[in-house]
Amino acid sequence: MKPAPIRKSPRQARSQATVEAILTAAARILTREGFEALTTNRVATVAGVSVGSLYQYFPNKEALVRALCERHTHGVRDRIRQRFQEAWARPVDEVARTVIEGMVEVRRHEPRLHQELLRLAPAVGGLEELHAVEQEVEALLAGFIASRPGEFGPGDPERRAFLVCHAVQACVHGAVLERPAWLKEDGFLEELVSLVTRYLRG
Amino acid sequence: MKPAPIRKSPRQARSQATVEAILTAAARILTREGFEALTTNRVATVAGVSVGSLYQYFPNKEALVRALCERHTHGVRDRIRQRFQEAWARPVDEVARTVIEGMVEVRRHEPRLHQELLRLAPAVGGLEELHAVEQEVEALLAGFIASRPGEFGPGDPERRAFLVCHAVQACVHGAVLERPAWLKEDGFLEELVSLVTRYLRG
DNA sequence: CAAAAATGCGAGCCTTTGCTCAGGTTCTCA
DNA sequence: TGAGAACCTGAGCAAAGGCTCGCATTTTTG
Repeated sequence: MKPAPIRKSPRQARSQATVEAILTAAARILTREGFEALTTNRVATVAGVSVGSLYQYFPNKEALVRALCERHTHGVRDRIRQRFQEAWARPVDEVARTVIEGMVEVRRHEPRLHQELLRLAPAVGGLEELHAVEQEVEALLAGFIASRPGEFGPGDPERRAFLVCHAVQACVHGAVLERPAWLKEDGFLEELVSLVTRYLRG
Repeated sequence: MKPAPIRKSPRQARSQATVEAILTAAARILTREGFEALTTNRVATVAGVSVGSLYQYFPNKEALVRALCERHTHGVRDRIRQRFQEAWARPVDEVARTVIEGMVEVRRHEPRLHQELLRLAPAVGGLEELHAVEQEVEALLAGFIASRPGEFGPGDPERRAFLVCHAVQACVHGAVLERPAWLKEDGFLEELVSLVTRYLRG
């Protein structure tokens, strides 16, 4: 059970390669042509496979897109988790810097794919997965805030984590799309870090 | 030239009502059923009009959606503009509170329509309009920051305005969709205000 | 009150697209 | 090695949806 083919599990190496090719082709189409171009026939063609093969592993288009969503979402989650762990015990500004760097990295990697998947998610039941990841990150940050009661000001840690997560994510997202040049200078990152630390420290 | 019908301008009151009905029906479908349900035939039916009439004022579906985008975007812009003006000379935290209240108001008004239009915009050339509004708001805020050099810390006003705008917008957006209960208590708004003021004052 | 202009109608054409199915090829395993 | 399982193929079906076109109705104009 690799990507989430409800219909049939690929057993031989050959078929696993097929599934892989299909998913890759779908991703390529999304990033190169946008989601209006994502037809099952086109995916099959780009993957170098026939439509029939596609429908052997994905019961319908929705399942294919959902699989793509999950794969991408999980990748993001794992990277953020890791960044958090590696900085957990350090000073606040370093934690902020590390995690924000992780988010920039995540966003800069295939921004168009990310964008198009966000548009597709609601039509495909991919929002729950995404919200779950967001909430995991928020919970992580809330735990971090709660674990340093002296250092941070008062206020519900959950709510504060919510604000910080959404703020940072939006700023990074916006910068990737609208001000890519800013991401190359360090000043932007530092400005975001100070936004977070000033708020948390009060 | 009321909503942007490239094809023909409605001259009689009757036809203006038709255009109005079409736009309203489209909005209703978007908020009630989502954008996959937005077919031109359905819009016409819901509007109590025939498809032919629809195509008399909108050259194609894209134009219809674009008109809807513009109408909505301009509404948002006007409200934010107004909020800004009415608070311009007051203390920072009051300005922040006023403008943020405006954004909450804007988002709470037809959140689903807003959401679906955001998904449609890229496919319809509606992003430029939207970015233009965002940039106007950013410029407004940048001007505000630049006009009080002593009160705020250093740093490029444009960049700081960018961060504040995106942060606030995302937090409000997220709250509307994921934590609607928080919007009813005052604490959330105050928390957002302090996020902004702490950052700006340094 | 015509004639002309503006508006409205909706059956149906035509393209697109998700998906099936009947039949072939490759692989596994006893 | 041969039989059965796994895998692949792609022409084409059926549904959906954007849009047209010939004609009817209403409003304006002279």
